[in-house]
Amino acid sequence: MEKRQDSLYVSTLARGLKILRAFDESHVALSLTDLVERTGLEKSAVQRMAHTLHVEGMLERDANTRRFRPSHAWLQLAYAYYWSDPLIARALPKLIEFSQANAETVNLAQMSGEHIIYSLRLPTQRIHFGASIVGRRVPVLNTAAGRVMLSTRSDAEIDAACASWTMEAWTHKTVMDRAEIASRVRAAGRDGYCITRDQMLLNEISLAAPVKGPDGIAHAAVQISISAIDANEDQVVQKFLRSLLDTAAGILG
Amino acid sequence: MEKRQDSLYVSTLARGLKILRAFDESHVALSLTDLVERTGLEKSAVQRMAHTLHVEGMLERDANTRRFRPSHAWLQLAYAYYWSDPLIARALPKLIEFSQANAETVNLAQMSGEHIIYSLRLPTQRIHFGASIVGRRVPVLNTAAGRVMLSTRSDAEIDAACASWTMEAWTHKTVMDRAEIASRVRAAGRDGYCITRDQMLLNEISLAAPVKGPDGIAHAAVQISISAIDANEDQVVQKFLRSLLDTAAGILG
DNA sequence: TTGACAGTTATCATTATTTGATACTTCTGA
DNA sequence: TCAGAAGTATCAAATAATGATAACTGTCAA
Repeated sequence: MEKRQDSLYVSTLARGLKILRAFDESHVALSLTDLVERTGLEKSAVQRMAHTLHVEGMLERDANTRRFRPSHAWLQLAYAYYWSDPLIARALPKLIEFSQANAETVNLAQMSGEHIIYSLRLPTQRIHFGASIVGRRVPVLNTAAGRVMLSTRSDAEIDAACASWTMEAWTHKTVMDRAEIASRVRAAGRDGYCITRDQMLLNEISLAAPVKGPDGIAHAAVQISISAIDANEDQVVQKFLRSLLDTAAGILG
Repeated sequence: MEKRQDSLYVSTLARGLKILRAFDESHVALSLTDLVERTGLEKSAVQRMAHTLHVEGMLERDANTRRFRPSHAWLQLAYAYYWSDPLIARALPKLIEFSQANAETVNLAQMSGEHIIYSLRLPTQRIHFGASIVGRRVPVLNTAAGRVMLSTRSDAEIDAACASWTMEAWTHKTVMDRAEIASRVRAAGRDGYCITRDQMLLNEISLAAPVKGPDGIAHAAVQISISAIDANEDQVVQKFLRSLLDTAAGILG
């Protein structure tokens, strides 16, 4: 991060982006000193960058606490993203259809490096807030959607991913054993879907189907979350798999 | 924009942001020369800024066309925004409730200067894409949600807004007469809700209820879109107003 | 009420970094 | 095959960013 011998790299801009990225679910309003801590930048640099972002409408400032907060402009960027990704426009009507037909929370997840990112979410019941809003990133290896996407790649890629990609334990039942995960991924490849339980939330069953491109590789997946209180895994598969596969297949990656 | 005698203003950062903001619904993938055109920056500056944004993961680059596109990071920013705005967490469960109970598309809109911005959307039928995704900004004066929010302000503010705020005609029926709009806003203040028809889309009825803060001012509104094919305005009010007002009142701005 | 401290805001000389012009390369289509 | 457009690389000049520090402001405890 420090030394780049890249004559086109503008470090001032990168510093400004660091300020934006300092905000996340557990850092929702940051003071100047907070920003210094989180970004590692000089106090003066933070002062200047935050000031500029404020003037440019990218940061809101609380008049009392003097803390900075993300502005509505951050949502506008999401709007631009949605238009730019053609998959979104193809997927949305299908997800709406599924959601109306099944009255269950349905999401679109996309590959993003070693993570998946939820790009569309249609919640139908009050669930955990973080599970209802777009933009969340979680490791591929720990999610049904991630595994089913990974399963469409070559064996070599699957092995490499399972061996080295990042993982995160959300519950005490989150599977962190890489061999175990690899076997689940391969199973997903054979079955054409993936189901998990208790991985991100306790008593949550997650079922995912791949959105495959013409080459057979999935860069996206349709995924549903069902409470394990209401049904077991077999029942979820019975009840929703057909419809979910149809939805995913109808999208065309 | 050009000359700022603001010693804390970092113009390099502002130039980088200009690149990000060059993308919107009708500019989803931009080449270097496109960016030069849209931003008014020097070719070299654009080259450097875009390169830096690419390295920093803020822009994707198509290997064939060499065009830049927004990256998934833009959705991550939206994620951070959602956590930072406490209204979102309060509104979401109420909107879900409404959506499930009424099977109609429901949105949360917030004031953002002279515009409203849709910050939560729960579509229930295939409608126009732009009407289904968050982050869209439209003039306060041309929308039911905007008008009902404005109507909670003082008379002086309402008059000033109706006299000078920006407007945009979406259909040939969009009301552009400022006096007419002012009278609708005042009516909304008396009624406690606002309804419009054919303003953003033909055959679209929009009904909005204010999310008032303790001071009686609304910075947000709950809004539904109903097809005018299925019902007229009176019927929409009859059928949904009570429930919509309850939903909005339950949020607490 | 005062005083100390943490956090924020303002100033300024220094020079590292960005800048913009231009030359070079690659791609595209006639 | 060639011409023109678009993208990439280089470099000297000086602007614009830097970081140290000082001044200010508000908060809390004695």
